[in-house]
Amino acid sequence: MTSERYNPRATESNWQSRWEVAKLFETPITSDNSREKYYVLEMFPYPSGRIHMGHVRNYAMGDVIARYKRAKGFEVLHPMGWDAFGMPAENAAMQNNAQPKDWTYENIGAMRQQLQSMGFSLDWSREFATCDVNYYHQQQKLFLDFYKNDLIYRKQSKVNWDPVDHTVLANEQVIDGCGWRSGAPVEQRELTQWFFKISDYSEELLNSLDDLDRWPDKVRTMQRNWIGRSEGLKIRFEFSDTDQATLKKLKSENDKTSSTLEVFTTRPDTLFGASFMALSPDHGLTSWLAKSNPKLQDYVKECHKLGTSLAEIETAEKTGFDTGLSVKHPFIDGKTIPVYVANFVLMDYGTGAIFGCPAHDQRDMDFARKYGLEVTPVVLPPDRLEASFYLQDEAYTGEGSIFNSDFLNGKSIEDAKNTVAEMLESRSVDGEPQAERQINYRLRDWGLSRQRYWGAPIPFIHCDDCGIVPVPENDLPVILPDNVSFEKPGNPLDHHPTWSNVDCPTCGKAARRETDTMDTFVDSSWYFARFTDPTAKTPTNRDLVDQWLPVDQYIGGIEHAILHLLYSRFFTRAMKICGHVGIKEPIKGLFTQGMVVHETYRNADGGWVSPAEIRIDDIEGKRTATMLDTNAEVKIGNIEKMSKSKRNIIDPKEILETYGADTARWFVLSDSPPERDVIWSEAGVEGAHRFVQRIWRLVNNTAALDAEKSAADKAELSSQALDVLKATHKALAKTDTMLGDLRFNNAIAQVHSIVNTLEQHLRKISDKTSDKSNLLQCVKIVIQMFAPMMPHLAEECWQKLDNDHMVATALWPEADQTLIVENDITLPVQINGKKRGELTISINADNDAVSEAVLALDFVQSALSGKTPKKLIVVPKRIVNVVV
RNA sequence: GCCCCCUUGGCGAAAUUGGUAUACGCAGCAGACUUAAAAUCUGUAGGUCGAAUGACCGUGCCGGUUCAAGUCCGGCAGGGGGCACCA
Repeated sequence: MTSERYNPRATESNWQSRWEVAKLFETPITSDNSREKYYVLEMFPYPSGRIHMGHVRNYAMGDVIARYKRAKGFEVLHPMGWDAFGMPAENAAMQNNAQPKDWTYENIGAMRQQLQSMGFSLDWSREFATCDVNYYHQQQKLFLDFYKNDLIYRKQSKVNWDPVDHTVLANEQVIDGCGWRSGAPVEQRELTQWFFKISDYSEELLNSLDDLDRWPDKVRTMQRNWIGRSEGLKIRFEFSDTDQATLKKLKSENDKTSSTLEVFTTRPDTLFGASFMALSPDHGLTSWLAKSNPKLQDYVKECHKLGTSLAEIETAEKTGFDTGLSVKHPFIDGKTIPVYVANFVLMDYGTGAIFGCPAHDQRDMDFARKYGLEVTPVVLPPDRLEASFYLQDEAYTGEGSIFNSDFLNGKSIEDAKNTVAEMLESRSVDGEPQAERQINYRLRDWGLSRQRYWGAPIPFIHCDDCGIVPVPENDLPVILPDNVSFEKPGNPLDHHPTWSNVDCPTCGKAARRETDTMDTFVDSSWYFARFTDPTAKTPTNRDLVDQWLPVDQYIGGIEHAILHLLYSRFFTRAMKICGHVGIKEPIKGLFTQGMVVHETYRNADGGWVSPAEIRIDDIEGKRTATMLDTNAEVKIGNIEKMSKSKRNIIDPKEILETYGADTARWFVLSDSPPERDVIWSEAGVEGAHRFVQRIWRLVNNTAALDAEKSAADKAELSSQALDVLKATHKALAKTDTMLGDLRFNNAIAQVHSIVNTLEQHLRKISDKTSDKSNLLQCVKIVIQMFAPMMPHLAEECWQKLDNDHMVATALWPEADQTLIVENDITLPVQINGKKRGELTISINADNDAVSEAVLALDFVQSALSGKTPKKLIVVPKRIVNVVV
């Protein structure tokens, strides 16, 4: 028996370089259809400078899949790159007086080295960074193609302005009214911006979600909600006759818009409950009216002061301003409805105006109570028999039948909606139908302009005479200047002395480059396509991109459920329109992994303390923490996501140095299911490391048996050895399905279990030659079972058992079905649904034979005490239940 | 407010379609080896009652469907996440 310990530091780098020399993980850039393809991709990292535990977990999962699929005979593509543009590089540049480019490429170098030391089977020959000129050159071509195909436009709009980062943010990047990076409250500004027409694809992006059956439901639900489809009716309300006259004077005699007010509603069935109309403060009509009404002007100003932060919206009171105007009720002759301006009506949803039905909308109810407006219930809840007044201050939004509504009375909500729609559609106001059915989406167009330096330049030129002119394709790439100054706030490209000076490509006169750069989410919206041929002279190589896409398995954090994953889906559609890809959905299988979390610690002053500074003692299950240097008591706090601010970070670098990559990989994959958070604990890592050593001992002790290399004849095995062989094949079959289903924790449990069995067998193994060579075969199978998770240890073990090739190139062993199927089966026997015993019987026994055997069992006989059972349920190969 | 998810031993968790609840691991306890410790190995382990064979209870709580429920249905509680003046 050997006591030699496995030393990961010595072996891991050795195997990494042997894999590299053999180019095992490089997928040739050629069209090869001889084997089934499998594209595994993990969300590429931002090059912050060092990897964190989240990366370790993310890339460990991807690597297990890549290695497993290779072993299964697939042609695997598993590339890596860098999401390298963005604010942090500029911030670092400002602090360290360096250039973002230098900082970024230095970080990439450091992180590449760290990833390589984890032993991930990545194809580094395809590596690129989004800040490589070669990459953003192709992205600029895409941009011009999108422009030609009417997928991009410019417009002046109110934008989310981050006052700290001095840039515009997309709606998706505003979290609780604050910038997603800076955390500063976002301001509203009017700017001319570039937009992608993602909203044209609302319906398409929504419907296709149904087909993404290998995506988590959670992500699909989030995207559905984000797109936010709602069906309703656009209704034109006529102003009362006197108001029409007033409005005509105010606007112009021929302006048709002066006679009607358009609103969007999803509840036309409640039209008889309408008691007010409300305009957005930004509505065109509001502006017209404000011109001659100083009080309204003040009110509008007041509304604009209101911020967009969560707290402000929640506490903000619903207020309104009576315009004095009124509209005619479409179904009640002589009834008019007052028109207000209200602070809660948004201009960029629907028509910017609503009708309020207080009885069936809480917000309208609050408004009506405040301004003393009538509240007419029109939906009778199912449990009410009469139309007695049932509302206090709470709106009723449930099911029911319509009442108080003339010809709609007695109809269901759905019928009433249709009836109202049909009637108003066939009526005409000013030569147009009084209503149209309309579908509205919450999804807005994607504003992509960023007033920052470190991003892909938008390839356009502003000419005083020709307007906005695309940079001719031959003049691409528009390269970012290398030396920029961050002394002034704002966009360094604006302050660059020469960069923006350029001649207009159309007229030749002096003109200016667009200094806005692209949102970094543009960069990450198509990188998966570029990996299929990163050297192509066009954005994609159609042969290769069509061969490899869609990504078969994509893995990343849930935080990208909307932003990156929705943008990528849009981008792929846009690329298809321009002929750069043949598919619409880029990601076939998506997996969102959980976070790596850790306990938090605080000292007596409440300051956060890092795990490296303390000692944990566990006395009879009671855990205490003390400072290493002062022995002061430390309070153990909640388990939270590893973060700098809470100081509960474990640096992968230190774990790698102490335990090696395999231990770290094994630990992050074991115990917790991959979609759930994993709690990092010192005890857990040590446990993983102990298991590494156990395997090493098992392999060494097996090698010491000097067994025959060839497989033993099953007939010559002792019964114990045959049982071990069967157990090994059963474990192999289970591990196989579990790895295929990404249930890494369950696969690991199988490996643990079979290693226990083999260890015990080894301790009392017979002297039979056949038994020894049988054990050797079993150990080899086990090595292959854990090889995707712990590839270095697997190679070392594999070599110890004198294999002449690397385990990384070995094909997955097939489980022998004849060893898995048993002759006998043990069925639990229940009496009245409670397990009272077991029955072991031939697996081929039919239901009658099983029934007969069960009724003959002693405990069944005594339970029956001579009577016949009321019922006897035999579920083949599962269970027997005797109902007495 | 709306939508979605989760809740199983001391802890992380397993239980493929409704069919033996708690596999596997962590921590614990007892023991072996050792001068000792570490390392390693063996045993033990849901709760209550019982000397014991065993009995009863048990998957957040209440109820239902079923021969059979962690799993399905209805209601409730707790925790987490997403969206949010979206008409």
